[in-house]
Amino acid sequence: MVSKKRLDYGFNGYRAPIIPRAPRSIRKRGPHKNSVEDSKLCAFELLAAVAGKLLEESESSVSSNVAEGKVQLGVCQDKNEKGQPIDDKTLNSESFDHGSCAESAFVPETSIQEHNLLSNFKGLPQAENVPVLEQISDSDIKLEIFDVKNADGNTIHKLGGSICDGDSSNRKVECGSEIHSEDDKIQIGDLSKANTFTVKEAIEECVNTNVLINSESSVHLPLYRDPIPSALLQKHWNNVKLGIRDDDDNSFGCNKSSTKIRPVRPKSRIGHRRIRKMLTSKYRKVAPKLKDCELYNTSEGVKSFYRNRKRIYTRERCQPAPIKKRKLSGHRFAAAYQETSSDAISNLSEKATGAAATVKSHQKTKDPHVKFSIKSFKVPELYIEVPETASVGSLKRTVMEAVTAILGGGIRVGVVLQGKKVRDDNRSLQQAGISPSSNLETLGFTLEPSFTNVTPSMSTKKPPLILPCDADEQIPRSPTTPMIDSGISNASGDPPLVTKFDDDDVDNNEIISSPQTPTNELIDGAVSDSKALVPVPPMNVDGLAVVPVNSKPKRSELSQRRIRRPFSVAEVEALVAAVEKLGTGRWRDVKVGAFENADHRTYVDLKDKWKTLVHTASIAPQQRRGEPVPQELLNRVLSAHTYWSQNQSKQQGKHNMIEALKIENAREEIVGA
DNA sequence: GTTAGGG
DNA sequence: CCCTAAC
Repeated sequence: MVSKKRLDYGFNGYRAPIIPRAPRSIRKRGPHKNSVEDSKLCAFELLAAVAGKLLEESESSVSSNVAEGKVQLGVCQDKNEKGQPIDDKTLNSESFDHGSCAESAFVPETSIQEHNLLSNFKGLPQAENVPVLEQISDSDIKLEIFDVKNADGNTIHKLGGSICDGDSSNRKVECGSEIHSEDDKIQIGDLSKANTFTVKEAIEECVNTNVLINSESSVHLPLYRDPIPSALLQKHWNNVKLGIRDDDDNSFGCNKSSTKIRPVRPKSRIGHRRIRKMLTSKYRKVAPKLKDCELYNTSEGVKSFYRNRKRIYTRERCQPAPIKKRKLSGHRFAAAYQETSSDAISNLSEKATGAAATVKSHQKTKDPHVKFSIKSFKVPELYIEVPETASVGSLKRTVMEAVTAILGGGIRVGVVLQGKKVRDDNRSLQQAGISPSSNLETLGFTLEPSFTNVTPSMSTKKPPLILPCDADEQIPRSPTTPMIDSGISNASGDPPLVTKFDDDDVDNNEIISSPQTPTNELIDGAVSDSKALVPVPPMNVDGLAVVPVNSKPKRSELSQRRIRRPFSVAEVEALVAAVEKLGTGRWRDVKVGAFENADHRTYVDLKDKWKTLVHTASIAPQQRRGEPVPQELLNRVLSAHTYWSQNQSKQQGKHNMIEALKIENAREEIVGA
């Protein structure tokens, strides 16, 4: 029942394409066998015990299924239980719909066996198992059966399991065993075999990773089961191989992870480079103790690491995101980046939604009311990672960010009955099967994002974005508006938004600033960045973040990448004008002279923009992207560029020039107003 | 702190 | 837009 690959990757957001993989027999097993440890043994014991129990119970069913060849390896079958195709809408809503999708995703016998597991787990009688159970009582225990096809094309049932210790060491043990079908009998692989086989495959396939053995009645459902239409997936050409590479310690199996959470992630050269780069640069100052190897082991979210320097993610992630291959070309870089962060947001939101509650039925009489006692909602696990050197306050803020991010987007409650999502809000409880007489032990509630979904037809791989993971740069974006560098921006600067300035600001700005900037600022901040539905003055923009923390425009101590703010035509014009006057190589002066009030434009930005402008001007119009810059401006860019590259005399009475610029700007502004 | 240039 | 080196 490799039913479906879980294709979200938490922060990193990229859904991996489905990649044909070599037959299992060809692939390497990975080094996990080297790192057998106590906990792992426990896991094996447990696994073996459970498996044995399981097989007792389900032998017939499994074998029959094997015989019938029912099960097949594959991605999500996109069918519900009745075998109906799921239409787009349904499909889409499944993204956030854990229960029913799970139902649909799994071949029935899996569920049966899971149930067997669940029901039998507590009943494991062997004394030897007791300590094991105790030992892992606080752990997440995951067991699953899934079918894979071996090299011969035969379906093999495999049992995989994992134990995730909740303790600080974050040790994770995963192992697995095969269930062979021989002569109508099922055998479970022996432990030694289990030793070499890991659940890697299981995890790779993302099979029902989160079916937990739960002695309580609470429903704990996988948080994310998103059937990604393959067509959509195809778009992600840039895949890194799904799953885990076998050539290093980063493999999945039973190796001990470092003290850091280690969502496994394929590595890439880019990632390494990034990491190394960070080590040699700023990040090193923050966490000087980090070593390369540790980072490698933690090689999750290279990108998010890189970008956020802190990570918040839920445990439910099954798979690491393939690292977005960003360097398509110099230009695409930014765009790709954007996509990534967008996805990151959405993924967090999706992942942060699961929650379960226990429900009790208080039923004695024939009272037609069903009484629920929701003891608690289970908050999805959030993993947060901050540098060792981060302050406690910073940690708190980070946690706050995470929590607020979940709540900030609004949440809604979902109802899950017997593992299946009750979707129809109009049905009566009775119709839905929720009645005092029914077994309310199987009823649960989930917390989900309040937003529903985007239509898949939008050809966007970006689900709605709402829940940001990092305050500053992500929250402001509109949930339904994927951020693009389009030119929603400002070219003309129509509305009199300036009036929203405080009087003081107006006074100051109007006189010394360049004509365009103030207006552009407003529009830019308000519209193109979708920071607010209602345009607001730029100085407030940064404070509009849903998450209250880190409201300052300055990046937090964990330093995030600044939000991308494409230059408007007006800005370009101002820049060109300034450079024409001041020449290149005096970016400070350009800044002061023409962008003094554009706080988000540093002289480095201006310099960079000029660089790109020169490049843009020298390429064919067809190759340009983003908001088109008028050719006239580009011509000026080129001429100015050539002029100033020849005239090295960059010392033309600069102060006078700056003043002249300012005055000129002020005049234009007045005239324009 | 600026500038220049690679990424 | 980030990062560094060089100044």
